Amino acid sequence: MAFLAWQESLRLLKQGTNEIIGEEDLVEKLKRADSGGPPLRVKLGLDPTAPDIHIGHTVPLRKMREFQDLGHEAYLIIGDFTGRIGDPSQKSETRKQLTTEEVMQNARTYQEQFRKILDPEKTHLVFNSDWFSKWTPEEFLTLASKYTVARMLERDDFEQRYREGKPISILEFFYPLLQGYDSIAIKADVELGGTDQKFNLLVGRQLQKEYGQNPQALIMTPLLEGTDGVQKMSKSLNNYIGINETPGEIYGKTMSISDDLLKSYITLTTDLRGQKLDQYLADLENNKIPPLEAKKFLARRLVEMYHDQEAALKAEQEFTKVFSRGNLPEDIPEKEIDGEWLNENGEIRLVHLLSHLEMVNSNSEGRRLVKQGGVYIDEERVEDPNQAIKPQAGMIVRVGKRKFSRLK
RNA sequence: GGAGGGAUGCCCGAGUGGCCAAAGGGAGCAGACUGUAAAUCUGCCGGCGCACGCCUACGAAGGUUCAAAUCCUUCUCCCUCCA
Repeated sequence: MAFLAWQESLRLLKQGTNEIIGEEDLVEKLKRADSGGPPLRVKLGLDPTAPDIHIGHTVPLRKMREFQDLGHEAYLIIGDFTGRIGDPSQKSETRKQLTTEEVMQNARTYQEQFRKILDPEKTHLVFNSDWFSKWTPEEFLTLASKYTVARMLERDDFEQRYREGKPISILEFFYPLLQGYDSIAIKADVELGGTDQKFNLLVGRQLQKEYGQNPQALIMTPLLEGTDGVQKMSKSLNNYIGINETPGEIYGKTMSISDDLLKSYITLTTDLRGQKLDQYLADLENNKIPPLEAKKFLARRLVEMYHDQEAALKAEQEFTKVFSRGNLPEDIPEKEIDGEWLNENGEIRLVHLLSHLEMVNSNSEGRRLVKQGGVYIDEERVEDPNQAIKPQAGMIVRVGKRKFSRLK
């Protein structure tokens, strides 16, 4: 395909980014591609431990897609080599060691999910064990010799931990080096990553120079806040919206984000680009578009992107029905009541009903919820946790706003 | 090898013999309100056949004490400094 004029490409690529390092290099590379050179090789490193992609991951992936749409090639690097070793420090997010099978399994699920975002024709999935597992100790030492401790300590995170007397393992020093070497292995022209990857990306750039390659340009995308609006989106914090989730989940979780998050979500996670995006943000700013409407738009868009339009409409209708109007949802999971749980009168105490239906995690929790007025049977609030209930087919038990069960 | 410091509930972080199931914040949950699962406000936020009863709990195992997250011993892991 024909490349866009490089100026135009550059403008597009810069949108929604946080920082670009080596912009001159990027311009050079774009120009070269523009005048008939080979497409750029754009690198993105992936964590081999997280098989579920959430919309936070999609931020750099979407940027990658833009590159692809401009005719360039994506190189996704799975850091399986480092993943197999495991990271001994960073207690906060203890990385566990992965077996080869696990890595392969994760890679497969990745690939399925990528199809929703990237152009498979222009996507190369690469494992860094391909080269590192063949390395001799000497080669590792050579790599290590290219960098100094002082430069390593330039990284905020290291510097801070060093100052505070927190542990930094030598292995952690190797991570940026190895990740940086990946750029050399695939001859990357550009590397994408979140702002938290800045240091690692820079190491890649510097190492490329050491090894006599053209340094890659770095494009850093902002980190997406999680649905809690406090921490960055991550699976372990359970504040994420996964692209494999059901339309209802995606829609609902989106509606639950704080209004303050709207702008960043719209710019970073939707395919609204260029002038349209600028216009939309402006309208949002001066209240031409009320936040509620914007959030519905966002929620609909996200469902459309990862499912389809029909699903989006349905999700919206469901949402309005259940949460705005307080009606019962379309699909209520059916649950069976085991006869053993009932007493001789065919009754069961409310708290036990709730825990048997797995609608609460413990009897105590059930008790609390009932006392707080969060439990309803056939849409009628029940107030006594010990109340005897005679289960009947079709009876609807509701806990809070979101949990429903229909008895068989 | 030596000296010192630390490990607390989902996370951060107080607490140095009883008033501690453990302050405070965050997250989460419920309710009210709002035609948002937003914001705000209120409450909850170990378990148990549960209105002040019992059990489990402050890195692990023992011990002292009427009484321990808090004192002692050993152990595990971590950090700092000296060498």
